[in-house]
Amino acid sequence: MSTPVFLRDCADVTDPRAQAISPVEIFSAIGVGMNFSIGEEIYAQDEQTDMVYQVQRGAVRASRLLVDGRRQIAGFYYPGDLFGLETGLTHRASAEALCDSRILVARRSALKHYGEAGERLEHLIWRATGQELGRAQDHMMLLARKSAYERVAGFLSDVAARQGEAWSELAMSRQDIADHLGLTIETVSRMITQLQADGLVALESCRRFRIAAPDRLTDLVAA
Amino acid sequence: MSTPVFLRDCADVTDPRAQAISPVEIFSAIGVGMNFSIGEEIYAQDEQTDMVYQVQRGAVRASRLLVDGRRQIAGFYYPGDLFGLETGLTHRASAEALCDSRILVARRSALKHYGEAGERLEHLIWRATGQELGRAQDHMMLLARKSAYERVAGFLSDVAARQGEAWSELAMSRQDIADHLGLTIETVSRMITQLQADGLVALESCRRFRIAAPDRLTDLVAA
DNA sequence: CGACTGCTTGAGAGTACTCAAGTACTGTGG
DNA sequence: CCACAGTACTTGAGTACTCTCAAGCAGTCG
Repeated sequence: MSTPVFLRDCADVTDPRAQAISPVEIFSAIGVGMNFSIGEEIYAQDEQTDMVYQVQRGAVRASRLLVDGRRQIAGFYYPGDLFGLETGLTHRASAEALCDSRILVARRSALKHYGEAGERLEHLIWRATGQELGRAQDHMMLLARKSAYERVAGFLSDVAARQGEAWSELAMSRQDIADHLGLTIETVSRMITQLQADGLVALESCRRFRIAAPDRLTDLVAA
Repeated sequence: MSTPVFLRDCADVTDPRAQAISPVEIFSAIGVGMNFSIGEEIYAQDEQTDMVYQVQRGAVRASRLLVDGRRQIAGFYYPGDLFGLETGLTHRASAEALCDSRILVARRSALKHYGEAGERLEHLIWRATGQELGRAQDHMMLLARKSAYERVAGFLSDVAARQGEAWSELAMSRQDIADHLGLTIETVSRMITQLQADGLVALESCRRFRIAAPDRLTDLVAA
């Protein structure tokens, strides 16, 4: 199950100096803030780019389209997360705001002009990229080998873990969830209903839920 | 949303200097060569690590296991490829030799002691990591949204493109292919049979094939 | 209040899986 | 050189899970 990059986990364990500095601080010293309203595109698929982004407020989805309209959402990003890390010549995905959001943008090639802070941010970007790759591998496992029930359970478990509170909000639609998990919107809906029936999660509204049986859910996800 | 002027003109993402230097040369100056025989493990899943690897000769698979035995192969690596790039605290996957192979190994944290060559290798590693992330996103799309037929077609197309010759060899078993594509071994076999029947590929033996209709195959894969 | 969008539920269809048998390749020993 | 065993691959039949198509329900906004 891929979880977006947690910046605070990015500190270099082998480099105590890096641990002392908040990546959020570094980025806000160098990046430029931009506002995006719900649904607005932050960058386009196949766009040539040299930028790196951080969510300051709101939420973002990175999605990829096939010519026939099939869509895959590579990940969701929340405050503190870096995104736009996949670098070929062009972005492999586009990124859109899930709700009104504020995004910090920095130019990679300009980082070297910012002295030590720029160097440290560059380091954090690389580290975050390595972790994102690890998460991408987890997500491949989910897509390749897990049942619809396990995928949805894993997804809700991740969202809840991210938010860390009793009740969690889903920033994305059922269609977004489906496109992230490689399912249809109907199957996502059915699995959520099933998870409720099985007493693993409880929904207050269709966008707000809590984990009702953490142990059983963890077992299911770890499987 | 208007883009600030200084962000708008993207610098050239590809640094021509970096491209001019062969990663193979740099790595062989710094890395230590090790031989692995067929099936032998190069590193283990969940192993804490500071190493980076390059295939010098042979082929490697990176795989990930769930506790119940379900397996996912994250990727296959050939001469010149870097692997072991996914970095959390531990490797998310294990790596095994697909055939007798020679692997170069270098310690990441030691690169800084190798002066300019070490610095360049570090740069190449980061570049490769970004590209690997892009490839991982492509593979997620394949796993989430493509049919068995398209997956196998895409896989054979990739292998052929890598080898660049009329006839291509499959270094891996059907089981490996199945675990890479999120299918069963029987389905992989059936799809290959189907691709032959449709005149898209031709097999000489079960491990050796050529693309018989490149245009139609490309259309199918791009879909 | 009605229209709209997003979510849920139901019935039937299709794709890929499971289980099982059969075939081809590889290496070893007679 | 051939027979045999072992492994890898292919093919077949039936099943199951997820998808498709369709309808119904719920929350939101003018």
